[in-house]
Amino acid sequence: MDFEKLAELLFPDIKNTPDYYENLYPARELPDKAEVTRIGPSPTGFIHLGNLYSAMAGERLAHRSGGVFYLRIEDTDNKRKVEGAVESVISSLDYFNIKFDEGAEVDRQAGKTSYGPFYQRQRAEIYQTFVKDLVKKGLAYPCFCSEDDINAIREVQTEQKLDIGYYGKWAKCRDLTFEEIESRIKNGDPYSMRLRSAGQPGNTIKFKDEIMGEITLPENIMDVVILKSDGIPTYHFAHAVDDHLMRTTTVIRGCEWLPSVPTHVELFNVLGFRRPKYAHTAQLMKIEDGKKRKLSKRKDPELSLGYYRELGYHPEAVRVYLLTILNSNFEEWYQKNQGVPIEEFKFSLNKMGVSGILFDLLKLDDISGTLISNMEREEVYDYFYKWMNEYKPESVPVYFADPEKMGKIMDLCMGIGQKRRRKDFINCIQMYDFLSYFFDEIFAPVYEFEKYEDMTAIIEEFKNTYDYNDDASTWFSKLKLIADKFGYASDMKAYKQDPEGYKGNVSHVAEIIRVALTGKKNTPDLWTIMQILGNDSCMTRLDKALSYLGK
RNA sequence: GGCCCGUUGGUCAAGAGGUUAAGACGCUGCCCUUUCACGGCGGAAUCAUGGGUUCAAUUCCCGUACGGGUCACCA
Repeated sequence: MDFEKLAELLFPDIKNTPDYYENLYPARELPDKAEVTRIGPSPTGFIHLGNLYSAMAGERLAHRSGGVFYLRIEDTDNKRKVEGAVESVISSLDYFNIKFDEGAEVDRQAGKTSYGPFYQRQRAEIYQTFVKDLVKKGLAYPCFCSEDDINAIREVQTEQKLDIGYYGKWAKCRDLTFEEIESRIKNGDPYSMRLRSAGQPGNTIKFKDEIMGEITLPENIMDVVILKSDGIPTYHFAHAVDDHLMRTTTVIRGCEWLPSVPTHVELFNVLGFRRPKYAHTAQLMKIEDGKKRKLSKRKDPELSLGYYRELGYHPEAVRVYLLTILNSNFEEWYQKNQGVPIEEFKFSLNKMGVSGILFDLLKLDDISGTLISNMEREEVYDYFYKWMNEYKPESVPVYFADPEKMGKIMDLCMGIGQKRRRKDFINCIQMYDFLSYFFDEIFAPVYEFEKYEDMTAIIEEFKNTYDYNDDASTWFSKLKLIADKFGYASDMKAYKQDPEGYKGNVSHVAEIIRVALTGKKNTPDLWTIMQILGNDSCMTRLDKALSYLGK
């Protein structure tokens, strides 16, 4: 067979040679140990936490080493394309502060070499150039098998318990004659391009994964499709060509790709490319019915990044959480280096876990609460304000009618000006709910009353003795008086020595008043809350509680 | 089913041939306390399983179980 002739028949319009692209995209001029990494989402939906997990690893690796992190849109699958997905990916990455240096939608600054285009569909000619070259070398061939043909092969293979796939004697199109090919092409028959694999059954390949360690896998023996019938490459081929031409040094991707490494290795070999390092990341899991399972885009809203955005988790909290599951030594570092930008943490791939990680929302909440409690009030205010405008615009006039009031509320809930900060805030939706009792317009308490004796009388007594002008200590003294009057211990120590001797203690009395005023058992300092609410509002609320209890 | 990866408290996990098997979240007890918090000090709770190798194994090897991934002209 004259492969040169075949190559011209197959790709008459391709005039360039691989050398042209090798020169067009020269090796990057970067410091010695600089890593070039990328995130390659396919625009088939929305970017999710797993993507972000890998993206952060790549971003950290690149930027820690003085390298480059870029975004490549892997849009080779036209059928599954989703409108707006690219925008959503970019906006999500931006929201979570994952900065890339090159890639789709990023203007290549003057003087900077561009390794684009970064949309794979726009690189069709590049891939075809390399395929044409493979054809010339007898390493790739056209395949006219239809989906039905492939299915038929699979059926027989399944029945005979053989390896499933297009290989060896099953590769029917492997040895078509030039004449056959020519006539079928003239006939307009669709065809894909396949790799002529040189792999042998029984052989294995060894490689070192940066996360998983040494791995042995069977050598690839499949004549995999490298160019689909629409002339667009499959993931495998695009990966080899792009990561080589874009000079990626480390490929970070989910471990679902591990089994296809042999295919990729053969592709790199056959193309004469040097292989990048591989780092396959663990999967994010969730627990359901007592069983761990992979988080699924479909079933698990917590996988979507939009979920955290809608709930108003501060992006930094999500980053910190991700980093703590990304690198086991991060958490300790983070605690010891309060206030130090997390970018300074020495991230490393070999500290990444290898088995599936169960996503822990509770831990996220803890991280988030701590993070917010350490922020400046203005920052929290602005952050909450922005979120409210986006997700609860109808409530903005209520919450932010009086910025000064909101400022006071925030100071109170964050413990600003106190010896210690509070951790009342976790995310915006929770803040939205948590703060609702501060506003008469929307105050609709679901009273969290416990059963205590004389509640009605205590509230009445409190109402009768309350004076808005009392300072905090006077206010509390009165509370103690009420406690004594109704047989509740005003002195905690006394109460503890003889709990049976009392109906309760001051904290119970305070709780009754607290619930009466706010509906909730957990609120910051009550005296301050009453100062913020104002006398009239407090009185109205006490009456409301009384009538509730009277029922 | 074939191939691959994995399994340390409820969760994230450190760890090494000999340790009282770190730490964090959660749970919980106590202390502090002018209420709620915050904070401090404790506690319960873990090496999947069976065989080897070894003076010694949770750590190394083999099997089993369980979990996960993958076997497309999807990525």
